[in-house]
Amino acid sequence: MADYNFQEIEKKWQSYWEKNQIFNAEVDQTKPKFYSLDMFPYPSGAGLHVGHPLGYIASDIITRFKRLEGYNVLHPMGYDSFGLPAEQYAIQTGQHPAITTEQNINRYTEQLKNIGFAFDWSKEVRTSNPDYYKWTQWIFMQLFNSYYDKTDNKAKSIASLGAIFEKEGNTNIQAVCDEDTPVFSSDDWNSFSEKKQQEILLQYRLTFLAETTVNWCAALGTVLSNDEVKDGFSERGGHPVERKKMMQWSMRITAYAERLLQGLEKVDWSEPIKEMQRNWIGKSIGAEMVFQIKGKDKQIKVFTTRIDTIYGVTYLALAPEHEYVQELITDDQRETAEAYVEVAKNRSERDRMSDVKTISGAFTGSYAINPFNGEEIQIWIADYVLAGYGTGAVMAVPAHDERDYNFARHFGLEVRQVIEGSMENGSFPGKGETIINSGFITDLEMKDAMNKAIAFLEEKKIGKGKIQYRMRDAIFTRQRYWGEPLPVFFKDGLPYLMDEKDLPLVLPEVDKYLPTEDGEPPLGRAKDWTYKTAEGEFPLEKSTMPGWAGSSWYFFRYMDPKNTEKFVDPEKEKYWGAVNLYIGGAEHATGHLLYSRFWTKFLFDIGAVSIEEPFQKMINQGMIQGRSNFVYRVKGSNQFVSYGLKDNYDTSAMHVDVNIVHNDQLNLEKFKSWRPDLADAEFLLEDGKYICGAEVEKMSKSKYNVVNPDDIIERYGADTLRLYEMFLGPLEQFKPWNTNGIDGVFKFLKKLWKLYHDSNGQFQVSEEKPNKEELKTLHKTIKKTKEDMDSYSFNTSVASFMICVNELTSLKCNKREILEPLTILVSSYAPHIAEELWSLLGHSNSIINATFPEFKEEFLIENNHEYPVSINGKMRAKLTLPLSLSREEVEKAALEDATVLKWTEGNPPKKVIVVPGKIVNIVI
RNA sequence: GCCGGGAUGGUGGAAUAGGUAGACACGCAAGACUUAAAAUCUUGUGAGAGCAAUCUCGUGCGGGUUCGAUUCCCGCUCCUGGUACCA
Repeated sequence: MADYNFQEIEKKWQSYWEKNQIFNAEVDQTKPKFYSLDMFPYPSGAGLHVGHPLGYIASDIITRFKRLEGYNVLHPMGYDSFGLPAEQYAIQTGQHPAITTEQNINRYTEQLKNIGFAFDWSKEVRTSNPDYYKWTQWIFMQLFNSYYDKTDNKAKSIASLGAIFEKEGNTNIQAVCDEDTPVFSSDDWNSFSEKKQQEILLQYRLTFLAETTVNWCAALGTVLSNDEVKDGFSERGGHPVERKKMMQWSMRITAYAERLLQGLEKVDWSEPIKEMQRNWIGKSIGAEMVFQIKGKDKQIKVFTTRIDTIYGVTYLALAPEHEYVQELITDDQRETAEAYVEVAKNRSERDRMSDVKTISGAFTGSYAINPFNGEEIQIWIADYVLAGYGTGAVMAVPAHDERDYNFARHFGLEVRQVIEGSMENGSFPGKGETIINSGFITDLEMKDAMNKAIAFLEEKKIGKGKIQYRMRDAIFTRQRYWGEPLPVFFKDGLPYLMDEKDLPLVLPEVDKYLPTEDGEPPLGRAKDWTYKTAEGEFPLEKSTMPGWAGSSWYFFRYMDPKNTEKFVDPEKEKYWGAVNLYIGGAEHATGHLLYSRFWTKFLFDIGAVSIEEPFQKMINQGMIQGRSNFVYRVKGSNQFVSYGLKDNYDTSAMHVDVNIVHNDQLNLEKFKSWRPDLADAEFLLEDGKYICGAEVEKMSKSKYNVVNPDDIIERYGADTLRLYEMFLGPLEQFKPWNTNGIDGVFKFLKKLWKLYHDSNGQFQVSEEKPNKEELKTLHKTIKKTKEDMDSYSFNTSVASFMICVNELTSLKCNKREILEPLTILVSSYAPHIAEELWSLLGHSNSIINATFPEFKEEFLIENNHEYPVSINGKMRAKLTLPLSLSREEVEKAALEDATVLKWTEGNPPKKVIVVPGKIVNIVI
């Protein structure tokens, strides 16, 4: 083979890897393990674009490197294959989503294989596969059968909870449950009907049915997420959306709030991602207390983080959705208050929150009593109070809370200062100053005042200290077809689990993928969607699981994907354990990454897995943006002006397919055949070229800036694509895709190839011993490669390979002792060419089984150093001196240098700084 | 508003226990090879002045610390990601 024939080489080695199962990873107790994971993709119809593989390439490099270091590496890939686009397509075409999904997966797999990833394809999982979702359903069942014990801080079986209720009721048990769970004794419990008992247990289960407010779109027959709703109308179609209460399954993730927060300390993730999770969980420490309503036997419960300002409360504010709102409105306020509630309720939460400046509210006409001073205060309705957080009611302290202040000023309510300080700039939080005008907590500081106030609450039995989390329980059902069915049937209106042996509950066939005429989910169309037991036939749950169900545990299934007995074999799980390196986008910070941690902690609690945190180290790769190219058409003609000349004409810019542009130069022939209307296009060129304009935008079909990796591979090969994506810049950084520099890495591979070949293209390496210079070049590169690998700095590694090859080329070095280690260094990045060279070097085994070369400091030791000599901090001269010289000797040599003498003009310098082995700075 | 990340040549980027700013690559220019093109190779390339040696300026802006600042500190501007009336 004469030239670097990447097409032949890449096909050859890809089939070699597949045939010999080079990347299959099985448990091997004699080797240390490394689990390298990519966030698995949703197989969309558009196929992979050049941005997708960025993270995969990085993890692949690490995978191959760890193999060279002797690790047993698990590096799997699979598909998150339930999802809306396939369902949407099914609704439009009537084609079963499983068929589209299968086609898309095949396309993805083919594209991924073309890039030469070291994936163990035998471990592939697909979340929409019944063999897989059987276990998603199984995990759901375990959650249903568990409650959260706050004393031991872990999930326990619901059966053991029933036993406790039988013995002592629920008065002593510390367990996470619904707010409105009744208190009962053992006698009560034992006298309850089976139905009643089940109802109560449901209030404790980690997955449970509850009424939830959702965005319901009647026209589309489905529930929409917050970002699918715009100003009360559906984003798609513009149909009206109403806030509606619906029975939905939820996951009691809030039970794990504290552990999810604490666990962040143990993982090596970027600080921003951890911070996002912390904010999402939103822990606040405060107190909960009740205010008596004047003239009624009812109380309003509030949560506050500033109980120390209790004497500054001048009104209470309720969310428009608060359950007491209707009965608190007095007749003289009825008209305005009810109108207000009506308007406020129908604004979506998102609308209400994005419109912070408008202050609105209405007085109910009722009063509450502050238990600390017996004062009567007005009860208002205000939409700045959210129904979903805390108790849906706040005690307003205008003097020390900005929102309360704005509200009070707007409606002319009293502002009463209870903390020392100036009110000149409106409200102030005053966390360090002394409390004033506050009865028995006057003169105290915040902390002491809080403790005393809480003691008062507890003594009077009207409140207590409380920790509140912003995070809410996660809704777990979707009124969709293409998702996992829930293994639940209904008897007497209550949910029961199917028998485990009847799993998986397979998705039924339906005639259409739309909701039924009477608004039931698509599964309502299925025939015989019932569960048969000895007692009879019962209807099955018609909703399906959300997208995050399958992705919350897939990293365990990869370890043992074909197991039919268990979701993962405990021995395998113990061996592979937590993911050592997880690479994926930061957009999953509060979704997938939180849910996966939650399920892992739960599975840990029930003894199903050995780890509590699934992802030890995580890197979030930056998105690759599109770089669009433009041509400039002279208005009203078919004439196109090159970028530099466009200002001389009246032109309009037009997107042009980036695939017919190279280095911003338009390929005129391809342009003419791009679209029929351009066949007779004329061009005004500069220097004989048509130069296009460019702009960074999102990569999308409509902007003609999508680059398919297949095209790059066809033209330059997978190794070039891999190197180039890494060479583009730091992994975490957002950057536009731009093929302008791709020739550089392609040339590098050709130069590398040439090192091993003579001028006739014949493979030829020398057995001669390398000299000092050659060894230095090699070991410098070994050192840099290893360091870069440890800091995930892939772009600089590629640069160091280039330097190495450039140096060896000038040294005309083709010695085996240099080239062999070099091949190994490069093999993680450009595996195909490395395998080929490795086999040409006479090895019969895959290069991935080689050993990473050992770095030897001795080859880098220098005798001399080229000292930069600065005058007043500016480099003016260079001086090569032996490193053995003392500080004084260096100074003397520097002062005698001709250039330095010119600057000092013979005068003694004010100061001379010598850092041996580094620099000399002379101050004059 | 709050919390992150960032700003370096024509372009992607490199360099921070403070120590030669611009590695590597693209692009561009000149040259070699060729009938020619492609490919390949050589040289140059931050800006300005100068025939040149060389000098001045230069890492978003304004200050500061230091013998020395892209790097540390203070105050801004712009871009970007997340999040949001959280009581």
